[in-house]
Amino acid sequence: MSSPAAGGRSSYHHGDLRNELVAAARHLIERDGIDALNLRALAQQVGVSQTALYHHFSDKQGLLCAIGEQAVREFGERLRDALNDNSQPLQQRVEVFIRTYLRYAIAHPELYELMLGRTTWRNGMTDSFRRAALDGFRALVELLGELQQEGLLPGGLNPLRLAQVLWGTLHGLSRMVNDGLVFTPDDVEDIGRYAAALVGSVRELDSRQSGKA
Amino acid sequence: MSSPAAGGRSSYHHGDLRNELVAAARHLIERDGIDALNLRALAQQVGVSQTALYHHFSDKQGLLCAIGEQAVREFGERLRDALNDNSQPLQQRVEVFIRTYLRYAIAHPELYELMLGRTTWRNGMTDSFRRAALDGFRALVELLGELQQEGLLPGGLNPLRLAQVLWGTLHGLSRMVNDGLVFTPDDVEDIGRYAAALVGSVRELDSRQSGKA
DNA sequence: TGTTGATTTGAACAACGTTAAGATAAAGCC
DNA sequence: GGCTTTATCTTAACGTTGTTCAAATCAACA
Repeated sequence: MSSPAAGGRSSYHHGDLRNELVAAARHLIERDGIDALNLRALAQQVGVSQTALYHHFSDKQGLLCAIGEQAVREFGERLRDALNDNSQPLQQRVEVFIRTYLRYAIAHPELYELMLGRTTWRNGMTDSFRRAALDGFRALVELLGELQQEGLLPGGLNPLRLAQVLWGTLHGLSRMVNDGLVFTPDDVEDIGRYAAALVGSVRELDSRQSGKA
Repeated sequence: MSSPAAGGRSSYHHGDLRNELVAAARHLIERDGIDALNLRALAQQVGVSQTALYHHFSDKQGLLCAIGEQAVREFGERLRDALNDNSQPLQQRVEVFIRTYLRYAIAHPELYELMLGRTTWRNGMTDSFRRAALDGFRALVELLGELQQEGLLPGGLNPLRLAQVLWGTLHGLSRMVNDGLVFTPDDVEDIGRYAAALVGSVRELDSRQSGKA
């Protein structure tokens, strides 16, 4: 039980333990949920002692944050890819963005909690994590700005504020589904279309709203 | 240390232990957070042994659900009160609803998690809890229906779908603030106004959207 | 008054994250 | 090449915390 186990390694030192821990933990979490993650079981699966982890992460929270940061980078990439899909006309980019966001978030409920949930954001949040998480949002603001410049959105509204409202909507819907709150994924698909249509049907706003970040 | 302690009682039987446990736990949670709730400390504060709890709740989760259900009822009341505030004209009821929702949710971050978060909804959710949580939402759907009948909203849109989008937005914004995600409460106040203005500026939608619950 | 059932208690278990001290090996230095 | 330093990994064990079990206490009721 002490020799190199399932993880498979020959030397005393592992070589790439940190990455392998992240990968294995991520896999377990996607399968069984965050709460079910057991550091002892994780270590055993990787073929290492229970305490080896602490040489690569401050604690369990540190591991969870590493997974969340990795996941949110992939999520951001996915969103940017959707926005840069030049096969779509500008008008429909919002709907594509919405659909991409919702599908990805709902397809990875546990990861989404680590990406944008209290598990990570209330504890041990780092600057690099925070920056990575905002990248996807930035792309949305830019898209809305483009739409406005092309005359596809009223000039009177504040792209930043609109993006914040829209992000809030997507985040809320994703969480509701992922937390088993009300809607089914099919409902959300439909609600997402509705939200996209709403954005497209907004009249001029004489907005003297402020515009803080 | 074994005589009737801080909780204060004279007889062996407590009389109203269940309610007192809920009240004390709720107080502790609002002060220190859900994760900091310690059943031993709770029992000691109430002046009862660690295991007395298990005759009133199945487990810790059961206690958390009881708190969440109690809180969500109060939240629903508050929302309905806001909607029935006849001093406001119908047009502005949406904005009042939004403001009420956001302020309450953000003023009680830990309770909000118990009301509408994964802590409770992913485990041990009961029918009565679920029903109570939907009452506030129902009121919103009714408001939007009224607005539509009065001609203050386009006839083409689906009140249920619009309510779902709006609820999603409020939920998402609340969570983002409560989880320390991005916005400050002041930001959200402003974003809420913007969302209300958006709802009011929606053009006609020829919606052949479906309409499941 | 004796019995039943609900409520509370004390003792203890088991799971889990975490710490402390020592073993192993790789890298840097002379 | 030998010595030291540093990073990595292991074994043993601690402490917290939710939870279970059997026994004690008390109210209600026949």
